[in-house]
Formats: sequence, structure tokens, C-alpha cells
Amino acid sequence: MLDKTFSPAEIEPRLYAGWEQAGAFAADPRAAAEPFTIMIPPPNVTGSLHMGHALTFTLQDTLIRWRRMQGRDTLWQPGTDHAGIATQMVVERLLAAEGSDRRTLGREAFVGRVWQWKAESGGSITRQLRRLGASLDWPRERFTMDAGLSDAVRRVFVTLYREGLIYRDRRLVNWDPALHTAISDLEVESREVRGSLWHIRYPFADDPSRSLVVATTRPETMLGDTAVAVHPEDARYRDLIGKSVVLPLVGRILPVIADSYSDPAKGTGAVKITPAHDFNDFEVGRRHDLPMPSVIDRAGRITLDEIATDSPFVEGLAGTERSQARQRIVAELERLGLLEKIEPHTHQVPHGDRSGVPIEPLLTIQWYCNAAELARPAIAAVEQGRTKFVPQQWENTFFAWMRDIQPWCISRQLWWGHRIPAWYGPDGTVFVAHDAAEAAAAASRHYGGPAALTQDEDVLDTWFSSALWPFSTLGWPAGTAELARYYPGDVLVTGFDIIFFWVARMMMMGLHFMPDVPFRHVYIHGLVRDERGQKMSKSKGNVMDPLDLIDRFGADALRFAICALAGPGRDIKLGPSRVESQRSFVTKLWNAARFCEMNAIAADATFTPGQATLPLTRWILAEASDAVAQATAALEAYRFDEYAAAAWRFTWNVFCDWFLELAKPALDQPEVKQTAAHVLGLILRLLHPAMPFVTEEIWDRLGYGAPCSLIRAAWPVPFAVADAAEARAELGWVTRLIGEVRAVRAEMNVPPSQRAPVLLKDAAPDSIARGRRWQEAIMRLARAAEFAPLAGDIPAGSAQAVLDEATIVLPLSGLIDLDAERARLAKERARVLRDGETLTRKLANADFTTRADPDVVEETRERLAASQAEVARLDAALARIR
RNA sequence: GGGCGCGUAGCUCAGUGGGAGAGCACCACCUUGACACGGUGGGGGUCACUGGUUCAAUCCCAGUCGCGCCCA
Repeated sequence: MLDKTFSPAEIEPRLYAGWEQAGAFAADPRAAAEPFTIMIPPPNVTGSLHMGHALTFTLQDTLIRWRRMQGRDTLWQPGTDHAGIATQMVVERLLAAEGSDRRTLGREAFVGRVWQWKAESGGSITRQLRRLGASLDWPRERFTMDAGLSDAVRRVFVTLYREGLIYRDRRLVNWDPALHTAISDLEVESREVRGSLWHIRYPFADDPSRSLVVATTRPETMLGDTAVAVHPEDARYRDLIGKSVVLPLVGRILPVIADSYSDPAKGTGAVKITPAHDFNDFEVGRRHDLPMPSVIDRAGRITLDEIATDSPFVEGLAGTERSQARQRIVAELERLGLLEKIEPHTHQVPHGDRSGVPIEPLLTIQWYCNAAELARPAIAAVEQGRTKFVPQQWENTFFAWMRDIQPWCISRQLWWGHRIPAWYGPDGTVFVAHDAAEAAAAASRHYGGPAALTQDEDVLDTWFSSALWPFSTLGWPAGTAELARYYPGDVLVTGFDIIFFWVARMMMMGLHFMPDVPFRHVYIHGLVRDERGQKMSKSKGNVMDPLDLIDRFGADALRFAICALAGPGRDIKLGPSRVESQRSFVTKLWNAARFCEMNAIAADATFTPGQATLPLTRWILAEASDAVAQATAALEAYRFDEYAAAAWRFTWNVFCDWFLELAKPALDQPEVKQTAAHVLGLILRLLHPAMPFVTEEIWDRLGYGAPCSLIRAAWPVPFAVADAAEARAELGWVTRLIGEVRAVRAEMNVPPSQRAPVLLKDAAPDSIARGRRWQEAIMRLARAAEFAPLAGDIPAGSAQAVLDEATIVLPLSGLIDLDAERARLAKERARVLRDGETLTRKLANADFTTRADPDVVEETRERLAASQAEVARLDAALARIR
């Protein structure tokens, strides 16, 4: 017997272990079934499960479980990425706590230490995903630093290099002075900073008594100025173009140049140009062929190596940290009377998303990938619909990014990651090769003999290896059976914030190397927010822990809440109360199953819907078939909210509220029991993808199949039911009758304990026959003392309600206030009359009757007739108690 | 500044060119034979605003206002 209450904490671990041990999650490359593949967007190995993961993996698992039940050979392949910067930071913090650091340790020992950390504490998220019920194919778990995936990385690098799509270049990069590495545009976030706009006088070379005032937010970079730019159309400065000014403090002579980059409306309209420390200035410098001296080094300190000065003040700045240097330079300018004014100024400043410090644009040599070239086929694939976004509007975001994509800086000055397979000869010649031996051979050919080679110190951007995930995890470059079978994947499920990272890069690499799209669909879901719609963050203190919610309410409740809220194109506002309210649904299902069990309603594999003969059983089966159709259509369209709603409505509002109640007096009939068992089985299968645990537990306990077999049970398909329309009409009549009686009683304040007769006046013979068939159920559910046709006049003091051609009469003499009953009927009459008037007006409009769809006109006429008949019956009812 | 999205019941959100919906919350009644994490009934909305298209607009179009996000 099922326990009185459902205890998720007890059954979840047991069922998960049961599925896993039975191999229920495993893909089978030799199966005849059509495959269905989802590549997990690998979470960061340092991460732990947060609400965003709970959302995305619940949706992925729902799809996977549904398709698995449909008989597809599902591959949902798990894994993590090595998260170069994040992981290196974690281990460096550990070393710092031990009073050590990575340089003391040396590269090899440090990398060994990271592997040790990974073995001990990495990938905790993969354990946590099991709590959520995620049915991942664990034996196929991959890690981006695995040997096979690393081999794929080298091969891709070498191939793209030989194709000219990877190259070294000296350009400005986003340099993170805290982490001492270059980072990509996407790892930079702009933050609003309240700073100042300093107005500085740059004296003219030919007349030091006059000066040009430039405005800047970064005075410390002035040491590297190589020009002052004004707008060519700016009347104030047109005469000055071609003249020279003297760079204060340093004494260098700078040309005044004309460039439309200078905005006449901003600051003074004259802008200092520091090509080595600003992206816009870099472009200006290129256009005007300016020198590009760097004055800030990799640690964010002033360096004088590339400029000449004889100023003791400037010489004293060497090695000063950039914000310190700013203060000292501003103070010195002030002292020299060269600071015209300081304006408060709020502006966007790029910061490293990991380190949180302002990015320093630096001129360095880095490895780049020609993303624009690789993007072309990816754009075409989406244009041609070979990969479709759901919802489709995200294609615009994808196109906007891809059509304006910049060279992708792929080298990182880190130790943890895929070391760049490039070796340098004594004269700096580069040999890119799969391994050291191949590089040595190439060098030997080049130099005509053995040469000492040193490997590039840098590693590749983590996303470089993640981009290969859809095929590197399947064994590429080897031509494995898995690769042939599971590539391309069916769908990638992720948040919109990841379109640039995942979608774009996987598309580029997949199309170049496979060569086919990595996935047919990209389903983009929203972000999880708190109940008030705020983004969750540690500083706001509104972070929810999915494991805590699972502990409190069960994984099924959390998962169902997520599905129910996952409408298209919307963020998901989730709080404990939403999970709690979905737990009620889990409980409701559990209790319905208990009721069935108590009444010996047991799974019966011999029963088929075709055997149903009664209106009650035919009706619930027809409704069940509708629910199956709705749920399936919703999942096919990635409408998780509609899927959840359809399953919820059928289970609660149809099966529990009406079917089980109406079935109670009829449970002595085998057909009713068999149907109840059959429909409960359908419900369990329909709900399993969203609520795997409670459904599997009931399935197992009520004998629907072997332990842990629901996960592989067949997804239901809609079916035909004999005379379904007739059954629906009959049950519709019964439920409306009961509803009317309940409503009248409640409005007349008749307590449920007070049973009262229910009589039918003017009922057609068919209705009377129906009433007889449902006598017992009506009496129980409508709290009736008797239920019969009424032949003569209505008893004095009766309440009345209209049901089709008949009038329901409730003799409640002495129990009700006749004035209240008159008022109730009058109110009802007014409402129906109002509806009728609207319809009459419509039908009086010749444009409507001639131009509207004839079906609509006909339906309107029928509705008008019905409403007029109802008014007549309400008038009669009123007359009877006047 | 450019782009995208959103404004429907107190809250969270569905929805459709032709009768405004659900869940939660609220009110009333009820320990009716699985379920008080329950049952029954009920109140509550100029579908942001202004125009336009249409026989008909909450829905389509344009504009306005407000909110959010992304990019510069």
C-alpha cells in the first residue's frame, strides 16, 4: 500500500540508482531506433548547480525522457569544460592559502596540482545533476582536457593554421592586468563608472602662451599620446589642423590632426590620441600612421621603455600602478597650471568579467582566429533553415553578432589549458605541428639540420575546445560509429546569454570540420529570476539553491514548476512558493493513485480503450486521448508550459475532479476499474518527463511494470473512442447539472450537510433517461435528497436554475429567502439578456450577415436562440415565485 | 543612439480577428468514504494609451508612454 504521504527524499535516490544501474540512460549505437541527441552545453568544472542549471537541465531532461519513451535512441552526453581562467584562479587561491604560488611551483607541478584538484573537488555539478533526476549517459562523460578532446583541439588548430584561418598578429587586446592574460571581447563587461573628465592644456609649439584644451577620462595614458585630433568640420579648430602642440610633462611634439572620430560635442572637441592604450585611438593611429608607444605594462604599471623623456617627474613614474600614476599626473598638471577644469563624468568602463578590474588595452602579439571567414557558412546555415532558432527572433541576435564578428583572440597567458601547438626556432620562425616531433622534423627541414625549439608558452581560450564539443566528444577525428550516428545533434538548449559563446562557435567549427551544422534546433530559454523579477546575485542575497528546493519540496515539484513557467521568450520568475504550489500537484497525483490502489484498481495489460462500452469510460478515454495529443504537440513545439498545463488540467480537473468522483458509485463494474487503471497509466506516462520520480514510484508500486521500467515505457499516442461525441454530450450534461445545483445551493447559503431534493421540470425524455442513469452520482455530488422529474407545479419556496430545455427545481421552503432567490434569478436574467442584446445588434448589421464567415453567423444565430430561450425560462421561473 | 522583448484579475502568466482565461492570493461554506499540500461556490479586468485597417480588434498596423535586456 502506498504511504499516506509521498516522501521524495526517500524514493528519489533509490529510483535514480535503479535507473542508472539498469542502464536506462544509455544510448545504444547499435539500436535500430532513430537517434535523438542533445549535447549538454558543458558546465564549468569549477561550478556548482545553480538555478540556471536547474532550468536548462530540467528542460533538456524533459525532452530526453519524452523522446526516449517515444522509442528513440537517445544520447544526452554529459561533461564539463576546463574553464581555464576560473580553474587556474581556484587553484592559485589554494596555493596562496598554503603560502605558495604557481611560479614557485613551476608550470609542470602547477598543472599537476590542477589535475589533483579536479580529481578531488572538480565536477561536483555532475553529482548534483543526479539529484535533479537528469538522465545523462554517465559512462560517456567527457572533459575538454581529456586526451581525445585535446587531440581534436591540436588537429583543429593545425588545420586552421595551414588554411590561413589562424595567425599571429600584433594588435590591441583586452588585457586583464590582474590575471595577466588577454581575454576575448565576450569576457569583457562594461560597467558604469563615475569618473571625471579632465581638461588639460596642451601648449602650442610655436606659441607656448596659447594652448589647445583636450578632455580625457584617462590622463595617465597621456605619456603615450602621439597626436591631438579634432573634427575636420569643427570651425573652432579648422585653422589648427597641421599645427603642433607640446605634450605636457613629457615635452614631445604632437601634430594636431583632423579625424572624424573626434566628436565636437564631447568634451572640448579636441581629443588626445594614445594608440597603444585605446581601441578607437588605435584606429586613428593606423589611419594617420602615428607611432604607438606603450606606456603601461602587463601588470598595469607605467613603463617608459618606449618613450623618451628627460623630465625627472616622468622618470619617477616608472613602475607606478596606473591609478596611482593618474593621481600623480593630475597633481603635477595642477601644479603647472595646465589643468583647466575637472568635470564629473559618468561613463562605461570595460572590466574583466572574472577579475573585475578595468581592462587595459595593450599592444601585444597574440594568436587570432579568422572568425569572419568561419562565420559565413554559419550565417548561411541559419538563413537556409538548416539550423532553426526557437523562438525564431533569436536569429536576429545571432545574425547581428555574426555579421560584425571581430578576429577572435584565442591565446591566453595561462598555464591551465590546451598549450598552443606552435614551436619557435632560434630565429623566431614558427613551426605549427601536432606534436614536438613533427615540429622538430619541420624545423630540421627548414634549417637543414636539427634546431633547438621552444614551444609557445600560451594556452588556448577554453571556448576553442568547447566549440568542438559536438563532435570531439563523439571521437572525432576518428570516424567512430557514434560520430556517424549522433552528429548532428537534434537540439541545443541554452540561454540567450550564451548564443555568442556556444551557438556561434559550435556552428563555425562544426560546419568547417564535419562539415555539417552541429544541431538542427537551438532552443533558447530565459533566465531564472527571483519572485520579484530581480536577477539573482550573491550581493542581493536573493540566490536560491536548487538543492535546497529539492530537499524541501522534492525534485518533481521543482521540475514541474520550471516546466510550467517556461513560456517562450520570457524570463522565469521562480520562488519557493511556486515550487511549493507544484508540490500540491505531486501530492494530488499520489493521493489519486492511493485511491485507485485502495479500490483494487490495478494495471491490466489486457484492457484496451476499444473495450469501453459505458458513457463514463468512453468519455474519460476520449478526454485522455485529447490530453495526449495536446501534451505531445506542446513538447514538439518546445512549449513546456503548455505541456505542463495540459497534463495538469487533465489529471486534476478531469480525472480527479470528475472521473474519480463519478466512478465511485460504479467501482463494482470491472470496466470502470479497468478504465481507471488504464487512464492512470496514461497520466503517469504523460507526466514522467517532467515528474520522473513520483510517476515511476506509482508505476512500479501499482504493478504497471517492472521496477524502474516507466522510464522506458511507450509514450502514448492519441486513439479513437467509439461514440465519443455521445459520451461527451452525456457527461457534459451531468457535470453541468451538478454544477448548477451546487451554484444555486451555495448562493442560497444552503449548508452542504442539508440535503435537498433536486427536481427536473419540463425535461425532455432523453434528459430524464440520463438523469436516471446518473441518479446515484448526482445525488452524492449535488447533495440531493432525491432526484426526480417534476410533473406538476413547483413547490412553494423553490429555487430554480435553467439547464437547456429543462428547469432545475430545488424545493427549499423555509431554507431560503425568496427575495434573495428573486434577486438571484433577476440578476441571471439580466446577464443573459445583455448577451442576447449584443448578439441581436450583431445580427441586425447587414454587413455582418453578408460579409462574415457563414459559420460565424450561424453560430451567432444559435447563441441568440439559446439565450432567448434561457430568458424565457428564467421569466417563467420568476413568475412561479412572484 | 541602434536592436529585441514586454505592458491582460492583487501577484505570476496563458490566450485568440467573432462569447475575456488559469494558477496562486482573497471571501464564504465544508473534517462528504484518495487528498485541508483537500472539496464546493464566489468576487475581481475600459486586455497600458491614441489613432488606423476591418462587418468585427485584447489580438493586425502606426504612433505615444512605461518597464526590461542586448549592442555601441
